[in-house]
Amino acid sequence: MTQTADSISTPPATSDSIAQSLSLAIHEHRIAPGTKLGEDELSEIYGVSRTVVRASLQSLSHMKLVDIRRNKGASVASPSTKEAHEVFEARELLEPRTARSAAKRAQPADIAMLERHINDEHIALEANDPGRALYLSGLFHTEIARIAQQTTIAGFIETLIARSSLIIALYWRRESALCEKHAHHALVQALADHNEQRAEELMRSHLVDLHSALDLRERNGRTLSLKDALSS
Amino acid sequence: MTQTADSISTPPATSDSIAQSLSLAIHEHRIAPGTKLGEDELSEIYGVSRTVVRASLQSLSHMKLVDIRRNKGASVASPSTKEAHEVFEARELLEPRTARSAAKRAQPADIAMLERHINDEHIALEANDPGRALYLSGLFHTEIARIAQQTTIAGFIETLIARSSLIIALYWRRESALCEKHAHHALVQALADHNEQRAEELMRSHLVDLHSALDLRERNGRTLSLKDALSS
DNA sequence: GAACACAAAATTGTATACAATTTAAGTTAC
DNA sequence: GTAACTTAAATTGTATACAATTTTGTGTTC
Repeated sequence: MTQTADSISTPPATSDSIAQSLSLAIHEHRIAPGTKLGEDELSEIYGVSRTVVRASLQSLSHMKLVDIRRNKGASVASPSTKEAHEVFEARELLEPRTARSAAKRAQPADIAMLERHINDEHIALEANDPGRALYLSGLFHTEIARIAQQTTIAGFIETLIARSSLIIALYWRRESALCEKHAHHALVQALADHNEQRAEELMRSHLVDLHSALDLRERNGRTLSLKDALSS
Repeated sequence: MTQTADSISTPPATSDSIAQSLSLAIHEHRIAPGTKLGEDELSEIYGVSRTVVRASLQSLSHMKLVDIRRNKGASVASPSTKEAHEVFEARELLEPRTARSAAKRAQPADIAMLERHINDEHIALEANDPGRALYLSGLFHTEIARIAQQTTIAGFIETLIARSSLIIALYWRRESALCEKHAHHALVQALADHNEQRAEELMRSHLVDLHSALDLRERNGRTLSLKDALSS
């Protein structure tokens, strides 16, 4: 909500910039899962025709961030519990190995950047902007994949992380505080030490922690506020 | 080439059907890497407007099967040696684990389907249609991912296999015969026996074989016939 | 008041029209 | 003959117009 004006400012929005803007908004939980994304609405917001808006939406649908159903239009995806499990299982398969590669290749500049990300995340949390903090937390994982210099796998991880933010929006348990700070710090230390085994193991346990902090029992998704709206 | 008429037949082509048709043609090596894919040309072939053709091309570009460069249009991707390594490294990370899951879950009907695929591949080879055989060989891998019931990972594998067919078109060494038949048969046997460890190991060594059958030394891609055209 | 039928509005799908950019050809100069 | 410049053709990018579908609202009937 803070930077919406940026999105519609002077330089004419391109298909990619719109997709990125929407992706960020979804990632930061400014748009909830299930929200309808009307083409006219978006083309008005971004100041372009529906043609380019459609291209953006199609792009986002390819990474499963939005659902497009024929003649029904686009809405922010709302992954099922099954999908949620799959996404985290995929992350548990990909990311530990990637963290190992990153530990092998990490340069001082990379470590500095990761520490800056952790710091930014902390600042966002203090500023009471949990959405932004979540986004930065995801960026941390994306950066590690980039450091590993495996562009292809990094691309997969990037989409998995984006989808994770939808899953967290739907299934995160309030009870479990997101005290990932220690985990991320320990990971950076392992990367700085080029301790491959430890980096892989830390990443694995970190992801298992995240996965288990979700409430993925059947029919428990905080869906489109059916009962919430009724009680309010 | 055989079924081109199908693509332009009575039911009006949709964006998805065009993407699938092009994907198949690329996979079967009927269209070479680097080939320009003009929008007017395609819209004429499929009998639709450029609007829907563009959607198809964008979809294919998301899975890195075609390159879209702004104001330059779309052409069939031609992956670099670096990209080729990355794709096979990703497969070596994803597919063995997936084969293990498939061994756990394989039903008799699944085994029968895999055997049918192997048979079809054999038939295609005898009919002197190596492109079709290559496609069916890829389908074999895709099916295993499907049997593993990990839709998300299966999606990744699917795109990796499609990209592999481009890589094979560019970097396959003639010398090494593609005698995968034994490998695939042994894999099916392991799946039928629910022998997870063996399935994982067979898949891994099979992929390593494929990877090493590529000639990925620098500047060795059979690119757009610079010298070929000069000598002819 | 509930259920159905029908009409109007809104939304998406596709084609076409026009603008911007690249590519190719042709021309001139050296 | 080659290089550089100019102009014309072709191709892509974007907006708009129209067709098809869904959604919404209204009125009728029971």
